[in-house]
Parts: sequence; structure tokens; C-alpha cells
Amino acid sequence: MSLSQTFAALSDQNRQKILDLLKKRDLSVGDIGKKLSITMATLSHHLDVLKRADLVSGRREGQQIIYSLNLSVMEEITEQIVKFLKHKK
Amino acid sequence: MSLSQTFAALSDQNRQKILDLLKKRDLSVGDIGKKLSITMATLSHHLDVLKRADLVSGRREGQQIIYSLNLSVMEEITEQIVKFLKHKK
DNA sequence: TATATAATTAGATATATATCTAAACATCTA
DNA sequence: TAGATGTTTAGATATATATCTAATTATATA
Repeated sequence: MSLSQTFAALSDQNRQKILDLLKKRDLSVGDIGKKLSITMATLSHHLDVLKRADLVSGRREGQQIIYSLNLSVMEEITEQIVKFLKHKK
Repeated sequence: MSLSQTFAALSDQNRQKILDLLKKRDLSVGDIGKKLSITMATLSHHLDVLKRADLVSGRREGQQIIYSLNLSVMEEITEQIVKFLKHKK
């Protein structure tokens, strides 16, 4: 996954909200859905984008899928972004 | 300009290349064009996106427009991104 | 002032993506 | 095992965007 693709994954308002929610605690898809004004199908799509960008992971717990931030990956991406953006002329 | 919109501006490979080139030195549109495999029209579009995201600025020098990175804005955005990404649960 | 050079704008097109409804799949429980 | 609950997948649609060619605008110079 390229840095551009990571930026693309981060460039949607709803995905930002999802990441913000997951910063506080792990949440089921249903719980995330309650906080957003989109259908479950659309939410599923966004979670898929975030998963493919390796920004979140889901684990099944009974009927629910619990999503969490991939903190180590977030850290790594932060490093890359800082390296890219902060590098002076 | 929201953080999502900034991410969107950063999410294209050609725009990444433009920023990379401008990290080294200020360049005219023509000089940037020589490094990319796109038409000048497309390049103009990408420069417009980067300008609207406040990531670069252009100044006219005779017949040429010289583009440069907006370093202070880049710094500010870096801060925001780090704040967003590094904030733990 | 006519021509050349540099860059942008206009208009068209093709691809990507955000969204929805409806259907399917997975799991739990009575 | 049938029905309820939670999530994803399929298929459709509308909007956004990356790209191109051709035309236009801005500047310099012969």
C-alpha cells in the first residue's frame, strides 16, 4: 500500500469519523453505525477501505464484528508522513 | 480546508511527485512537466488542486509561473496529522 | 505589432468512488 | 431447526476526478 493510497483512505469524512471513534475504544459495526448517518452497507464499504489500508482490523465476537485501530500501523504511517512533509529543501 | 480535503490533495501519485520535486527547489510549470508523463493541461489541474489545498504557491516571473512549497502550511498540516494519528486510546 | 513561448481554461470522456436498496451470509437462541 | 440479529455482498446510480485535445490568455521579443 503506497502512501498515496493511505492518504486516499484517510480522505473521506466518514472514514475520519470512524477512526476518531475507534481511537476511544473498540466498537462493533452496529455501534459505529449509530454514530454515522449512512446505511450499514455504506459503512461496510468504508470499513473495507480502512481494512485494505491496514488502518483497522475486525475480529468476530459472536454475531458482532469488533473493529479496532491498528495502532502500530498508524504510528508507522505517521512516521512516513512526517518524513515526507517535514523534509526541508 | 478540512484535514480530509488535505488528505485528498495528497492522495494522487502525480501530486506527490510534484511536492517531492518542489522540496528540492522552486520550479516552473514547464520544468515540473518535464519530470512527469502528463500533459500541461493535466499538470495545471494538479497544481490548482495543490494551490487550493494551500500546499503550494505560484508566482509569475516573466512568461513563467514559478511554484514553491508552502513550508509553513506543510508544517502546520504535519502537526495536525500527527495529532490526529498519534493520539492514543 | 506579429509571432513565439508559457500556462491556464473549456469541454469531453473514462474511471473511481460514495451511496443506496435488496439479497445473502453468519451466528445466536428459543 | 426456525426465526431474529448483525454484517457483508451484489447490483445500480450519481457524483467526483484524472486525463486528454483544442482554444484562450499572458508575456516577451523580433
